[in-house]
Amino acid sequence: MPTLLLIQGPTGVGKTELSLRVAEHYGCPILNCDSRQLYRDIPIGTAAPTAEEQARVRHYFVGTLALEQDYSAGQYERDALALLDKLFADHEVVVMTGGSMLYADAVCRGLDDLPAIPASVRADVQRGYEEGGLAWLQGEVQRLDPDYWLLVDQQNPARLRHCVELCRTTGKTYSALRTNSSKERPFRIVKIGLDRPREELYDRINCRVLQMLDNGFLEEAKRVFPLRHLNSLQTVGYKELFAYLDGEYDLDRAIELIQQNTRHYAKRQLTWLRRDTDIRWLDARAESSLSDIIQITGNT
RNA sequence: GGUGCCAUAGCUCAGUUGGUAGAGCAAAGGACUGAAAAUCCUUGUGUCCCUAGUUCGAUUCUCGGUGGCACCA
Repeated sequence: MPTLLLIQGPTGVGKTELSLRVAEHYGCPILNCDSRQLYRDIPIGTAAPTAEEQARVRHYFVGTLALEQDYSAGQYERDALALLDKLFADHEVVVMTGGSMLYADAVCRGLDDLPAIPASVRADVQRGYEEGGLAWLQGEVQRLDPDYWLLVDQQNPARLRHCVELCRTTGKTYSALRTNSSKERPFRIVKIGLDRPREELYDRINCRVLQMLDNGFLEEAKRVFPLRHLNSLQTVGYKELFAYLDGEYDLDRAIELIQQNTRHYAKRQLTWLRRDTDIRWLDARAESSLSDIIQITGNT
């Protein structure tokens, strides 16, 4: 059975370089699993693989979407599985790397089969929320799906909204549509987690933000500024630079906030990864990471 | 050199009419099923600058010291 070699870890930990070396060793491509690197026109702020890196190893799903395109974890699951099916014809191993854990889980375990939400339903629910606030969403979930109400994070508008949208679209309850099961995949999955001491990780993040600015991050943000409302640009770095361009604060403050929000993001990624007991953790500082991965992949 | 003000959580500060203290931010932990770099939840013991005095009791009042800021020379 072919192997999907998934390399995960918080942003800035060093996934990119190690993944390149692993892929070079296996002579295999890299499948990007980062929800923002999927979009083109924002390579600097998303730390997307550079032209040189892409010359070293064939990459998939980097810069393939226009910023205006809607996309989702469910779409990614379908796209990635279809691509893997083709790639495994020629490769025993394919490397997947990126920081979007929901996307990775969608590929590894699968999401439930849920319908797309029609734009009209989405707009109706959005309007209800804007007019009635969180209380309106809470009331709708209690009425439409009392079982889910007991499970859900009741203060979280994103969760409540999704439930209301699904109930209205399907006429069923969201809780009934959730199967809580993992799908079988026609390939083996090896999960590697990369980590390093927190202080060091944060130093790297802070430095990388400054480097992005040297590389033209601000100019990139100015170019996409007119599209700022798009979901693809609800992204750490762009949000803060847009606010700076609006005159909300100065550039130094924007930089501080980008660094801080990137640190918060890294922390959330680690929280997600910690509960996944399938992950084999490696120290990102270790010289032996490549050989460790080869050994784990060979033996598991 | 003189005078005044300040010294409390990693930071900015509030407060205790004397009974050992609390906000914001930072930070840490957690959740997560199609917008996920999104969205949301939880967590505050710190020689209250140091020494001595008054007091049953001082972070709070008094003397002195140290450091910072301001003004005057």
